[in-house]
Order: sequence, then structure tokens, then C-alpha cells
Amino acid sequence: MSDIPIDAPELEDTAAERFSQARTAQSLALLEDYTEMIDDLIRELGEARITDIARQMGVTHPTATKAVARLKREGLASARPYRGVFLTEAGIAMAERVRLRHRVVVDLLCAVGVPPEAAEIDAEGIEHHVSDVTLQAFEAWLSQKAG
Amino acid sequence: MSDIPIDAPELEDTAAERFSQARTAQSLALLEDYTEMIDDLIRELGEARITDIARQMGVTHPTATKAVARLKREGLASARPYRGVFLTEAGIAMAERVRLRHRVVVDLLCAVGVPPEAAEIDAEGIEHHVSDVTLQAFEAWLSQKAG
DNA sequence: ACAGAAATGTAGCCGTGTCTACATTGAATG
DNA sequence: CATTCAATGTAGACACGGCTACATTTCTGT
Repeated sequence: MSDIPIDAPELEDTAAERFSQARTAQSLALLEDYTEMIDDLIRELGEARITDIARQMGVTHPTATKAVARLKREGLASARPYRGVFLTEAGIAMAERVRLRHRVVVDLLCAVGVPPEAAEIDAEGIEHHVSDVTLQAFEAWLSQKAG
Repeated sequence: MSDIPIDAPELEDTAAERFSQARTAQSLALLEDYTEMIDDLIRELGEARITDIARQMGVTHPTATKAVARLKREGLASARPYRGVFLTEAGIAMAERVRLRHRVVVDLLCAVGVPPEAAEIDAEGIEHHVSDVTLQAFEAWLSQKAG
């Protein structure tokens, strides 16, 4: 069944690869969203409480607790019982990377005529699938358009 | 952010709303990917076999079987045991919508300078979060750029 | 026609992310 | 200081999407 088949075997292989990469990106999305959110809360309020995280993410507090547990497991955050949540160096680095990428994505969407409100909403899902190469292309295009 | 220490209720509410919408979009992504893939296979081979679906998606065959079961549950596909999988009218409509959107996203990425290979990979994840409003903006921008 | 290979089905496990319900702790107020 | 209430922790259920292992059916080649 290898050589006879009707059509383009190599294109099919790359399809599986693309889907696989999309699944990987998706598994990182939750970590990215939470680190950025926690970083935002710390900047604004000085600390990130579970209740605030949950409200901001639109989930219940046990869900936020589980997410923070995963962040700790992955070395992105630290937390002591009944205290706020804080980010490690790795977590802060991720938050900054995510924030930058989010802004670039929103800017690009707006630049091609997407209404700002829709840009914000869609960017929340899109950003997690923007690779470094694509991000650089976005930045280059935006700066060239501005300049 | 604001000078008042705590409340910034409206911004926070919209954040939760954005994340919620991103989660909803993600839950539809699997259905969209499978319907498009099945439609592709039917066009190319005349039918969509579980084995082909699984190989194309980069998953094992029981995973593909489960996905098809969900498609049937959602009224997007029909299948009889040991036979190929077929799409309902709703499934075909979804496949066409997804295919169009995929093309537009890839075209837009390429148009702003993303290398075609990266555009294909990233589009696989991005497309599921492109709303109708954003899609229309993409199309308008592309046609204006071409014309 | 039949035996072996390939495809498909089925069972069951695991990790994730969501929820509800209840227990416990911490903080604020009388 | 005690009481109460908000915040947090914990337990357990569910759906999903991935996997492996094994059973069954269909297809294929001689």
C-alpha cells in the first residue's frame, strides 16, 4: 500500500505533521494564558489570588487551582497554601513573550482591517498558533507598513 | 491599571468572555479538521476509510474511530461498520466553509510575508479562531491588495 | 476456496480541563 | 475573643482525546 496509491503521499504525511504541531501548540495554550494572566494581576494588584485568576479566566476556582498546580509542576509558578500565586523566572519570561506576541497579533489584525473588538477576541485563540517565524514576519510587515 | 486599587470590572469581564470564546472555538476545531479531512479523502479516493483518516490526522485508528463517532453524534457524518465514512449535508457544508477559511488564512499569512511552509503549519491552528468578521476583513484586504 | 494480511471494532487505561459539593482556613466585624 | 463570611483547599464526577492490546471482519493472493 505504499507505492501504488492514487495520490500525493508526501503531502499527506505533512498533513499529519501539521495537525500534530497544532495539537502540541494547543497543549501549551493553557500555560501561556495563565502565566500572562497571573503576570497581569501581579502588575495591577501586587499579587495573584486564586479567586481573581478564576474570575479573569472565566472558570471556577477549583479549575484555577488545578491550572496553577500544573504551572508549578512545569516550573512556571510557585504558590503556598492560602497565599497568592507567583511566577518563576521562566514564568515571567513566558508571560512577556506571550504578551508581546499577543500585541503583535492584535496589531496585525487591526492593520488589515479587522475591527478592534473582533481582533481582541480572535487573537486570544490565534496567538497560540503563531510560530516565531510567523511572528517575525508580522513584526517586519508592521514596521515596514508604519515606516 | 486604574488609579482605583481594585475594580476594573468591565475589562475583566471581557477577558473572561474572550477566553470562554477561545475555548468554544477550540472544542469545534476537532470537528472542523475531521470534516475537512474526510471531504478531502472522498474527493480524492471516492471514500474515506478509517485507516486513511487516522493516517492523515496523525493519530491511531481507535482515535479516528472515536472522532467519527462524535461526528455522527453531531450529525455531521454517517458510517456503517466496516464501511467508509461519509458526510451529511451539514458535514459537507462545514467542510466547504473550513476549506475556504483555511485558504484565506494561508493566503493572508503569505501576503504579509510569512514563508509558505510556516503559513501552512500555523494556519492549521489559527483558522479555528478566525471569526466570520475577521474572515471578511481578510478577504477584503486581500482583494483590495490584489486589485 | 482458503489462509494470511489488512482493516475495523471494542475495551480499557491515562492525562486534562471542566464542574459541583463539601471541608477548612483566614480575615474582618461585632 | 468569638462569630461569621469570603477565600482556598480537596474530593469526586464527567467528557474528551489520546494511547495500547486484543477481537473480529473484510480483503487478497494463490
